[in-house]
Amino acid sequence: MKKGRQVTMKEIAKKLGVSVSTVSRALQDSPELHPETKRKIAEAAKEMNYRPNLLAQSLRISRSKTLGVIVPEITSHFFASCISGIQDTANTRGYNVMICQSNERIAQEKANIQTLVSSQVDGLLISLSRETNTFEHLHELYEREINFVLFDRVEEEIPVSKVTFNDAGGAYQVVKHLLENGFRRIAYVSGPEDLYISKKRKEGYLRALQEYGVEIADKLIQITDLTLEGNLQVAQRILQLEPRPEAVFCMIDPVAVDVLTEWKKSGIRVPEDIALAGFTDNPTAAVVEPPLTTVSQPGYEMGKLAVSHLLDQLDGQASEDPVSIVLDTTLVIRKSSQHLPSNA
Amino acid sequence: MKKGRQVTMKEIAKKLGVSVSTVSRALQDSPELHPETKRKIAEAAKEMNYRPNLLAQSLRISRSKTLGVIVPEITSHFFASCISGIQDTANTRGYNVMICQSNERIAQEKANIQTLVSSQVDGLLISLSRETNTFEHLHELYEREINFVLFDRVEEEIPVSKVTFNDAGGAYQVVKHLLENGFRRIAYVSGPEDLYISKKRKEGYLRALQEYGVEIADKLIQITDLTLEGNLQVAQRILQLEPRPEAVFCMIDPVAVDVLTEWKKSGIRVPEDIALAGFTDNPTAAVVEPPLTTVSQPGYEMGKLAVSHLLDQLDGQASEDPVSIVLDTTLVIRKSSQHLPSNA
DNA sequence: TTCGTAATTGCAGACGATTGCAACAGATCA
DNA sequence: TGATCTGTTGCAATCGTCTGCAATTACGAA
Repeated sequence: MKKGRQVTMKEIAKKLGVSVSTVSRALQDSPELHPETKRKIAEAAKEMNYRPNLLAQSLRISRSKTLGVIVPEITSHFFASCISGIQDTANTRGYNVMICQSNERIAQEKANIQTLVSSQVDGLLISLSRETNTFEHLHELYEREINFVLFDRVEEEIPVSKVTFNDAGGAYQVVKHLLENGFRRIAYVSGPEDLYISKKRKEGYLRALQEYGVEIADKLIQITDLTLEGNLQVAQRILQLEPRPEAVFCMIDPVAVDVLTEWKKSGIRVPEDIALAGFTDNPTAAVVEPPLTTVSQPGYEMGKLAVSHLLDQLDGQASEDPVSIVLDTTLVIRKSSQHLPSNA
Repeated sequence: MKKGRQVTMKEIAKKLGVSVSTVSRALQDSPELHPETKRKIAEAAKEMNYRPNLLAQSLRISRSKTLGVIVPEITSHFFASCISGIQDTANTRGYNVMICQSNERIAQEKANIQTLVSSQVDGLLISLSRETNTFEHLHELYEREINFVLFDRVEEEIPVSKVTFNDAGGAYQVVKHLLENGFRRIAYVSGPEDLYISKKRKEGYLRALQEYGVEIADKLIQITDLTLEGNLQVAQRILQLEPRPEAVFCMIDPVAVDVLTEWKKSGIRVPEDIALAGFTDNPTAAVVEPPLTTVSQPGYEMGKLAVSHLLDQLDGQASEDPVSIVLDTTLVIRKSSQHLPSNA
């Protein structure tokens, strides 16, 4: 293994026959140093390729200028966008970012928190795993007075700032769009019921139906475990409902894409036989055939906002009181919902 | 701003009236301590919620147990997969990971390297940006004896270990597949010509044509700047070629998807009018209509391998001599290439 | 010549954890 | 009784950087 030893101030000091403190002050361009001394030190530092040791600096000032991020999955395009927004904003404000993924498991989520806390991050940005249904680990963070912000997958009981999308509103938008197109028997394909977004999007679905005076049928709410098999089963179950739904709203795009694929195999045409809509506006939504009507939620913006708020808190620019930032979604109408039902 | 001060060994020591060194030894379960003392300290540490300060540990042993990763873009599914593989493997081997994105810009890439080096990472995993055509920053890393491994987007002149796909081989596979289906006028849509993958995939393309005794025509090699506009222009340019190509191989899937979309608008049918193939096997490739024939390159595996090799080097388990690891790709045949040309 | 003052620079301690060595107590043996 | 040993604990230095305070020098003024 290579040594890779870094040049330190001590070495510069020795080479120039001055003290370490003088070197430190010179590199900070302190006004109380003799200009000539500063010049020589700056020159030597450059020549020797000196780079400050952030570890030592952080230890000294007890601030690492590093943030921790925990997301369920990096490979999800939505979370990747969030991370990208977090990164860009954090970097421009002088912070580094350590990213972890929980792989949708609460045990991993807890382990990630431990690691990041030990690494002395100045704050955390967390999006909860699917498995997370107990919250002691978050309460512990709160009690230890470690700054953190929840985003997208949040738990409302925790008294910290949260950044979410108007999930209920987005679902309402898309279901209303289906209703306006004349569809009445509209099914909702939900993820596991204890998921935050399952609940919120169901709220919007129900509200739209009620507003249009459409009776709510339990059979029209189908639950998938979000695995490929689960999604395909739901696709088949929907086809077997009597009478068959005229339109289906899936909680997230990947479910809609799986359902669409399965229906195609069975010879069902979208939107002619059944209309379909999703949520998230993944890149796939635009390129499937037919293109999928969905609700766009800008992950990059969410990341930016979440990290900005966290940094404002750290800098004391934001109040300590938790706030809830709710981002609006945009309905994206594509072909998959664009067909008048036969009874229209 | 909240304090968030962590409990230190000093505080445990004060509470129990022992010295800091005793606390340190107790928490390491040192055999030379009195069992009762150890018990009391362990108890207090647990009660006070003590967590070791990784910064201090790292400073002392001059090893941060942290790796740096630089990718062009996190939101690309392929790189997200690589990161995921890197993360999982690094974590199981006791390392943390700091991720940066260069956003395809060399200036950002250099800045990322500086930050990560200052952060005292034990090693780096780098995939070069599109803009990167000079390599002083990498040579500097090498001369400073900082361990790093290049993956996917590499520069062959740098004497460090590299992990790549058999890009030429993959391109050869897919072009050979087109040739076997009877296509002869096969176009290649390349990215900027100085890109590593542009060159390598062209190699495979040319080799397959030569092997089948097909004349190579310059007009059949089209260059896109990989922007949406560039891709659409190439799509149109191909349609205007006389005679029109029978099949098109695009350097990466996103280009193929853009081309496909543009052709659909012009009423061109794939594969009936022109066959199409891509490279990467992005999630979109499977869901476009028609599904896209492509070459699958497992990013997760690449990440795993790259980080394993780097850690082996760090641990002294691998030789210091650079190695070149080449991963095989898999041809994924889908509908977009499945049509016999009219002259077959 | 002596003093005061300003301009430079160095010393030492701190951040938190670790570790070689010294110190101390009690026990054992001669 | 004194020497030696063993078991247990503390001291002090270290990693690299920063900073309050002290020290040193030079210079001009009285």
